[in-house]
Amino acid sequence: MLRISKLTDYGVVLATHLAAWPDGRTLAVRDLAKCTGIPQPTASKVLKLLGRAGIVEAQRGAHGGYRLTRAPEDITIAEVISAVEGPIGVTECATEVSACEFEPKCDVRTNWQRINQAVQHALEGIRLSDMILPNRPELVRIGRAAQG
Amino acid sequence: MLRISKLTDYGVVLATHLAAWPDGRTLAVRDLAKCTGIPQPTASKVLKLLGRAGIVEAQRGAHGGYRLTRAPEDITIAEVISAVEGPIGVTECATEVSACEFEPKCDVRTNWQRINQAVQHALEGIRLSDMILPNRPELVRIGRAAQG
DNA sequence: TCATATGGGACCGGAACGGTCCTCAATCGG
DNA sequence: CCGATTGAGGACCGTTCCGGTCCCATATGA
Repeated sequence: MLRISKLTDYGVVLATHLAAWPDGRTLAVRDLAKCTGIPQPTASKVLKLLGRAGIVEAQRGAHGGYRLTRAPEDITIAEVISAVEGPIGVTECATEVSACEFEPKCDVRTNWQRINQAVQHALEGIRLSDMILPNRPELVRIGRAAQG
Repeated sequence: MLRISKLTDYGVVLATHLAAWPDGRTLAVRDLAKCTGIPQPTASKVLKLLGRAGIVEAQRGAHGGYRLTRAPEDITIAEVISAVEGPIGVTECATEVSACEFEPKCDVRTNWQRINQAVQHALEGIRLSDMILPNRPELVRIGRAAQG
């Protein structure tokens, strides 16, 4: 199935971690890295991306750190993923000229938008608050079955 | 948003092309390549993958070619994508050991299954028959709006 | 029997991904 | 007011794999 880059994985993990943290308090990159097992410089890079997207905000200086800008219920997974992955879309909507002698209209690629929209909608349906524990066993089981 | 490899794009385009072809008749790789603008050897490689997944079948020898094994209504986009991309899942479900001193349970990664399932479900809802023309303008418009 | 057309690999250059490092800016404590 | 702490921003770089090509074996029809 669709592949996701490690950086994006990190983004979701870090955001979820912040979601399970009391409001107002900030978490330093060092602690976040230690918690998640992500290399500290890499975690820093991902958090910068989340910051630019307006998902997290930073408190600089001594005793600084990161915190979410909104409630976990108001942040969708789609937002987090596109913050790290970039707004490239599921396909680059290649517009190649191709003269087809069998079919008069070969622009199947425009229909990629349909797939794009379906995935986008699915990811917008999952919020950060859905990701923080506890793992619902039944859902996990279904997910594993669908994968194998 | 989620990125998809070019090979996977080719897979959907080729499968869609075959879907818009009369039953029983086979299409040679050369013609498919010319139709879609995909380099012929690459198209061949993708079609081999689709063949292994049981989506298309080949007629070898002179006047051979490819055709779908089933009706376009019975083939989902999820099937086509995983045929090319491999069954890697949206994440590799990394099982890293990470001792967290703040949270007792840091295994946010298990919840990736939820995302995985959502995307899988969305892609299973789109069939090959939905991809063959004509482009419904309203859907295309929504898709573009969601992207930008 | 030969031309045609796919099956199944090996092979390779280039782009990206993942990770590291350095310097500057902002904030807090003393 | 000064220095320690911590994030911002960017440059840099090795490795991976993606996309494309090629070769040979196999199957089929004329």
